[in-house]
Amino acid sequence: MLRISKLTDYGTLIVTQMAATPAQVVSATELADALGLGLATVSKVLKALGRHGLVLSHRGTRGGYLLSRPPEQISIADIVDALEEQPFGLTECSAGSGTCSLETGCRIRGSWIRINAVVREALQGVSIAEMTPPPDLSNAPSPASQRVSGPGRLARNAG
Amino acid sequence: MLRISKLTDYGTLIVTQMAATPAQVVSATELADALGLGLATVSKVLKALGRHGLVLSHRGTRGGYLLSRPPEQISIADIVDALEEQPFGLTECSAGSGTCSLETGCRIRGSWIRINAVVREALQGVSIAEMTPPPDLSNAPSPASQRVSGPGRLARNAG
DNA sequence: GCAAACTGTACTAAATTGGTACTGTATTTG
DNA sequence: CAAATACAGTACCAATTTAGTACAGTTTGC
Ligand code: FES
Ligand code: FES
Repeated sequence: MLRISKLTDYGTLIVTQMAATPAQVVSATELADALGLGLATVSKVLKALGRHGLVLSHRGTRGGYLLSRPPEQISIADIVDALEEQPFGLTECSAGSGTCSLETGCRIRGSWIRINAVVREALQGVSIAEMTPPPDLSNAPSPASQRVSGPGRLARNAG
Repeated sequence: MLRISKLTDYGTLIVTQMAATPAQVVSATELADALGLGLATVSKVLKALGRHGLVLSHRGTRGGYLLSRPPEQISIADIVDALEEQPFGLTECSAGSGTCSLETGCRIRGSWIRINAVVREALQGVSIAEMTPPPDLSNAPSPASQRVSGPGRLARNAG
């Protein structure tokens, strides 16, 4: 359907939320609460992000997660890579080798690989820092607007 | 998974195949045979392409389909639009309105809409004519290489 | 009238995704 | 050291989406 998965979407939401207070440890519970998502779901996403080095985790009583890099250096493509296990590519054939018996002769495969590259660049060109304006006003509750009732992607939960 | 659906993929394959002999009526059976796909599947794709005006159909004994435009004027985006019923957009929130309760206040939505536009341009910038070299050698069986055993995307069928 | 070929719908099975539960481990705190 | 907190990892089930096919109908050409 040419969509990123919801988990990936949550990833962008979570990282964006974390970018509001960079270099600060936030627990999965806090993030889940702030975004209106289930704790288990948020944990799943954070774990994947951690495996790919986008966030650092800290266990224990006052543990939590924090971004491993400044938001300017985290792109949408990074998050996609972390949360979609399969290799990047709009078609099965162009995502890797071995799937298609006609790889050597097929010419549309080359075209798809080119298309993939352009799409990927688009995702790489957008950083998390660009997703929301920088929090100049440290007092203004900039992410609070997201705390009202949770994102609509969760309409099911919100019932 | 950030993939187009297989049906859409078949669409590109079918239209590319038809572009090899433009302005010529080809039956769904012939296309299915040439590409190693099931007839019902090919019919389903062609019907959708017809509904969106990409191919013209002709019923009856010697009927079939033909491209409604020269291959240069058919883009990958056209095929995606025809075969993915849902509106274009990488995330649910950015594909349309009404899905999310935070639309008005949400700032990452704007970013996603921008990303969508770039991705869409990438798909619009590639025409079917670019997918394979133009058939200068009318004798050379350029599409024949695809007739060997069917695309690997169908490994299940071929197995 | 018969056969070829498209039209349209409906259904079933498979694959993927989404969400959650449960058990384990590390760290802080007192 | 014990208790509480929070991450780690796995495994599982439900919901959704996709893929493929079947079937009954209609149009056209011979
Ligand atoms: S690489 Fe699979 S059909 Fe071209
Ligand atoms: S528009 Fe849905 S979370 Fe932003």
